[in-house]
Amino acid sequence: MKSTVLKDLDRRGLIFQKTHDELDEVLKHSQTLYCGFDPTADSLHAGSLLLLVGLANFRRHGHKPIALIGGATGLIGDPTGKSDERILLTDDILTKNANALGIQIQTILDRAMGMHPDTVEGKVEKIPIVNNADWMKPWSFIDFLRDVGKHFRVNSMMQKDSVKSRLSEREQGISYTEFSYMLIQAYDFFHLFNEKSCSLQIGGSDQWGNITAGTDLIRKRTSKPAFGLTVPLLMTADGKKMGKTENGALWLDATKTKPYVFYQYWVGRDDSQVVDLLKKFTFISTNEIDELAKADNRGELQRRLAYEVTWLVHGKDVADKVVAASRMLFGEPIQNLSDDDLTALFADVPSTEIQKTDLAQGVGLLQLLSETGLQKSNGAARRLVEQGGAYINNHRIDDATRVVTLDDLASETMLVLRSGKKKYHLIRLI
RNA sequence: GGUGGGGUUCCCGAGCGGUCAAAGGGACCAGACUGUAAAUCUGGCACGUAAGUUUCGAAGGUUCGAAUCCUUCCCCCACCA
Repeated sequence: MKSTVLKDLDRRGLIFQKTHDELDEVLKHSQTLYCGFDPTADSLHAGSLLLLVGLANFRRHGHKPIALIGGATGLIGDPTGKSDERILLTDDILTKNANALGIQIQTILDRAMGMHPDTVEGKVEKIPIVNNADWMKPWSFIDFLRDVGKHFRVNSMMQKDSVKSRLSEREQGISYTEFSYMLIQAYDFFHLFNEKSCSLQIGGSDQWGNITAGTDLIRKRTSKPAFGLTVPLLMTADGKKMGKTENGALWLDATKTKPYVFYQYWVGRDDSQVVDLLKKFTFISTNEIDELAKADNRGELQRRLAYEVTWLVHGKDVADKVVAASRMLFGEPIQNLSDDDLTALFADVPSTEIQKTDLAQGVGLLQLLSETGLQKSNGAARRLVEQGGAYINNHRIDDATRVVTLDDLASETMLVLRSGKKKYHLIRLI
């Protein structure tokens, strides 16, 4: 008989591997668990989203998640999956990043509790955000070696994939600093085990080595069991890391990746993966998803997925607006609208400001396309226009010499540029 | 340390004195078809409206002319020690 969390996670395909089967038994009672996030940037990106969803699922089943920000480990750099030694970040930046991540994680996890209440079993608790710098920094090197280092065999550390791959590349190698990373992560788990009775760590499948280092340490020093569980690392249908776009990572922060763009990323997922993604990233019950999948929904699943995920990350209001904007954008020409309409519709579409006087004189369409970043050069913009992929206010423009003027405004001060089927850009007069 | 093979445009990979802005594939961008899908087909893909300008690890050199030849340097890979 499985605990409800594991049963649910399993159905959603969120379990990659787990340390012991007894975990199931243990999870029948409310447990404290944690997941670590490295403050390498001031926002998480879609790659980490699955971990947040993982934590949220536990919480929705009545368990108590802790989010750990790796203020200390961030100073070191995790060698996992990295072929090069990392560049060390400064203390200042890490602190700033850690604060930003804390807020972001808190917000998203709280929001998750409010979604699909029918599948929530647990009570809402504020989740603690901890920073391992708080307990790691006071250690002296000698003490750490005596109390923690003593419990690790270098022999077994070298067996870990993250280390092994770096050792076999004799040019790069691995620094002593990065080699020590797993000790710190292991100690984190031990610390939380003692201080917060945290018995489970979850992480991406690439974190397996680091997680088991923690469970081993706990077993050696306390003779008590601790558990680890990893979620799968997702790939897109064409074999890329999930959440990566041509323009880099898909950030969860609205200023780094516009919600509209974020939403569109999910709408664009391949048919072969939507059902899977719905199960993994949303809190809709798996039965309901199976029902949805049976109907011949022509893209409806993608829109549902995109809406749910945008809701989780940016909130319901933003998600609703983005949906409205998308409907508008994939439909009629844009005209006879007011600034307010457009602003509401396009709040989360990328935009560029332009001087009123410039537009009064007229600005070349090609120039506008390249300046807004819709195209990377004038030449590329020209080709786009010649191929019929350029639009002003949803009207196709096939004249490369076209000059954009005040007459092109769709509302008092705005006009909408479009490249291809789906890339929109708002031009605002100032 | 020794010997051999390499470094080509986002990636893989041809080219081996002019016809090379550089074959082919992938990725990517448009168009058609569709469901804001997939598959397929078509066009594009250094910069430039063009003339032309800057590219083939780096710097020099030989030549009317170099990605292609020479020199030095940097870096990779294979085998040997």
